[in-house]
Amino acid sequence: MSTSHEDLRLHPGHLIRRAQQVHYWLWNAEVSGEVTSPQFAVLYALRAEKNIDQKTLGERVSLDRSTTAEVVARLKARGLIQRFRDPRDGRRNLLRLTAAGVRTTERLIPKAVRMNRLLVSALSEREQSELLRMLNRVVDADERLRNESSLDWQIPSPASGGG
Amino acid sequence: MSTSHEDLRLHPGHLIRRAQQVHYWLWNAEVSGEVTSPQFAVLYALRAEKNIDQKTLGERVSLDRSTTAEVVARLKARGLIQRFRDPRDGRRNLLRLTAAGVRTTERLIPKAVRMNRLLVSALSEREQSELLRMLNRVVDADERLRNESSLDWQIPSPASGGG
DNA sequence: TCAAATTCGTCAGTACACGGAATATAGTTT
DNA sequence: AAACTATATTCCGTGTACTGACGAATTTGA
Repeated sequence: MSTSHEDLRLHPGHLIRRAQQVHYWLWNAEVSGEVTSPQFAVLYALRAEKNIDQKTLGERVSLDRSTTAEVVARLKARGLIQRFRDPRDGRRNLLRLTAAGVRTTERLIPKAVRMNRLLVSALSEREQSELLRMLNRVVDADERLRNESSLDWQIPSPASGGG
Repeated sequence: MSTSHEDLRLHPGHLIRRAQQVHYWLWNAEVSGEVTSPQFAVLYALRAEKNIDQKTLGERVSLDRSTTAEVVARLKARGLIQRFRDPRDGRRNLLRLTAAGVRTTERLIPKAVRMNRLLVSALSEREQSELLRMLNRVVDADERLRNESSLDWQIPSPASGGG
């Protein structure tokens, strides 16, 4: 009964990792073996907002700067997006979908929707929205926590010599 | 209001990925910057079951054979686990914790527990157990689905092409 | 008993995912 | 204008995570 792998079922962190694996499998089986889920998120964000830079894109899809650059490079190599220097700010890369990128994105959207439904299909309608609400709560709360602690230096130490 | 990144908040798959990112940050901040979460899962499983092979270990912690081999190699290089050929079956590598491995694991367990509590601390007690229950349901159902579809060839097509 | 199938592990290739350092550009201060 | 600071991106190193191909060892079956 109480073997260690049973025990891991009580660790939210471990369960989240397993849930992501399941998502990975379903994505490949139900949506696309060519475009990955993070790549789709990028395409999807670029479809809604044209000519944004990589930093903004990364914020939209929750990818860090390095990963964003890699994903963008792959999509560019496949001709799904364009990248060019911002004439007003030479540090920025502005991004936009190509015609092929728009077509690919719109072809995948209904499949992604269907896959997401399948992913949580073991739950009732009410449970599905509960899960969504709770995951959003967890993510928002913890991201806020993270941002706060990276601003700790702004708060002056009350007395003793802090950093 | 309905910008694309708002829209992504409705995609369970996307939320799960973000939840894993949060878990990654919290792990590094609250548990350890040396031992990663998958590495800890391996140590934890090996603490409960001694002398298991890599395949079994992978099943316990939900890692495929390649990733298991890599994680094991890193832990071995740091002297936290031992690896040797099974004298009874030359295909297998048997694994066990070293004394240092046991110490490290036991030092990290309470920290991991605390971090997991923190991860879901935005939810009420009741919601936390609901989340755990639902994630387990989703993961179990979808893993079952995956195993079934890899056996599809066994089931003869009833009549019409329903695929 | 010996060939075929199975099983376990490794290796190569691809793709996230992150942090730190280096680089280039922009903006600010003197 | 030169020096300093801030910001965007890139580059590098590390660590998952998966697939497919391969080799070694074992098990199975004729």
